[in-house]
Amino acid sequence: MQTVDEILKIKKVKNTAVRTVVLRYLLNQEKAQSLKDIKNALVYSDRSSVFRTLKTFEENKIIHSIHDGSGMVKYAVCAEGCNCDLKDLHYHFYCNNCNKTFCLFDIPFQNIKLPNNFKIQQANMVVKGLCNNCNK
Amino acid sequence: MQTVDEILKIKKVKNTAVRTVVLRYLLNQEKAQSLKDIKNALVYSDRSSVFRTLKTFEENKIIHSIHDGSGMVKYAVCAEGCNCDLKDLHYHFYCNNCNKTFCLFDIPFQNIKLPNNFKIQQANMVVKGLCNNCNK
DNA sequence: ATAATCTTTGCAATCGAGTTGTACCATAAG
DNA sequence: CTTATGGTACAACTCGATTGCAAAGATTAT
Repeated sequence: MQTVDEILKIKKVKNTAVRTVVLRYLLNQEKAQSLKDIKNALVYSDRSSVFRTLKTFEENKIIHSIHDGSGMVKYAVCAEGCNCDLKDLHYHFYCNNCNKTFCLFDIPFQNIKLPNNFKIQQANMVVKGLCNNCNK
Repeated sequence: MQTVDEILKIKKVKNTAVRTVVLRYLLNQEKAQSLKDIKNALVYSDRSSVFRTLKTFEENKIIHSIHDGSGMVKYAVCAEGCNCDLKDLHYHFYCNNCNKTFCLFDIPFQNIKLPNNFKIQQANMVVKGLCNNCNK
């Protein structure tokens, strides 16, 4: 796995204190995290600083955001080599029980045939149900 | 197309003034509508009344909600015979330019193979890009 | 090295969608 | 007629997202 420094360098984003801790935290998570999750995990940090950091990361394709319907936008680190192009689209799974959101990197994204003259640019695909932990 | 009265009767929801106008309005729309859209279209009506009406409609599977990432939940009338089961899942298309959201009823929903022991219950699938009107 | 400039950060305030409490009213039930 | 039930309107509130601003820090020019 790439380090914080490597990622920031590749994506040409200046390394700062807040960016380092936020990205390091996100790299260590299996699930996508909300602003609140991150703020709570990094007790000493400021909400708006984290917010702006996430915006910066998203603009520079270090992370992607997921609208899972929970009311809070969640963020996850992009896979290595991701450019947030169509080829990088993937499904997400939201667990109705534990409220966690997973990136399903392993499930191929099927090209759906849109109506005439519609053009796909991005997608927000969220499958909801019970995750392996909660489906018992 | 079914009438307002027929739908309310089939879904066993009492017919009232607000319900009639909200459902009639939704039936006449091609695109999914936000609470704000509906409120603005029905100038004489109250936001919270429309809100509770939408909740009632959703609980009774008259309409379904879509989280398209625009920041506002949108609502669209369910297709005839819809029970909001897995078989009724469908894709949505959000236009980045005109901010309209379409139900893509004609595109088959592909069963995606989830990781072991994950169970699908619902889905919120939103493809984003340019609609036929804006893709010029 | 110092000054000027730009960027990042922290704090407080604001915005807006969603939601809820409450009182009033119409209708249905007794 | 009286009471119970459910729907509606209005106002207020919650909370995630976002912004304004000034201080602190980093970078560049002199």
